[in-house]
Amino acid sequence: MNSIEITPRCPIRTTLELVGGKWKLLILFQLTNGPLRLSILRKSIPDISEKILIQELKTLVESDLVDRKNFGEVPPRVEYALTEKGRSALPLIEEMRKFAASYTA
Amino acid sequence: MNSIEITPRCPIRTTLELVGGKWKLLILFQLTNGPLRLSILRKSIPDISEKILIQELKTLVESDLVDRKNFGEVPPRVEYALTEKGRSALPLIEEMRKFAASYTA
DNA sequence: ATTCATACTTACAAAAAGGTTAGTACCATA
DNA sequence: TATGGTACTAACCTTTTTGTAAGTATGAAT
Repeated sequence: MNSIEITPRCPIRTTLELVGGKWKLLILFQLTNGPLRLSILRKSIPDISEKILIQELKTLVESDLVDRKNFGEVPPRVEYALTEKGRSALPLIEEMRKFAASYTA
Repeated sequence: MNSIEITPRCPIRTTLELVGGKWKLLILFQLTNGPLRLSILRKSIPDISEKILIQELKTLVESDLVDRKNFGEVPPRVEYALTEKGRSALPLIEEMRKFAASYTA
């Protein structure tokens, strides 16, 4: 039953590497309802700085959790969207909501 | 549907404060099957240092996710166990397992 | 020529997290 | 008197993460 062994590559650690940290899940969550431009994303997460947002998006793209679409226009227009893999992180967020709710209760 | 608003106290952030970071979920998970002593816990998470382990356990106890039972013996004997609230974090780990599995696939 | 909008970069600084090493306390037993 | 076993602490340091402030590029519109 206790079938996760704590190793350098266990599921918990894999997940933490992909979506751990202060911002990644917040960003993924904002993309739930469809693609968003950087400027919108920034407004929806009020206290993130532009630099950090871009930086986090970059690693999410590298992890194939987020897709970046550059429209090649001027002024620049770029949209970020969840990939399939990104979508598979959403149940995690739902569990966090449940956990936080039961904890607070 | 997109009903989590990103605020200083949204469920995602609450959860991250409680169980975020490199070690807390690993520790909680090790306690799934019952109370463990510090020395055992340490062996089951090979690369954690004693200081960090104690430090993390302390904050988990303060958050009421883990219960600390001191038997008052010499040499010291102390057992750590999940509380009810601690148990409610286990589904989170289960989701992480699923996420990691689908990601790796 | 100047300004505007947007995505992104760079250099730097501060803060948080994580880590190492060497201790302490206690009583039992040798 | 010395040693051993266990949980825990303290001083110090390194690495990682996060933040701030300023600047770049582009072409259209004024």
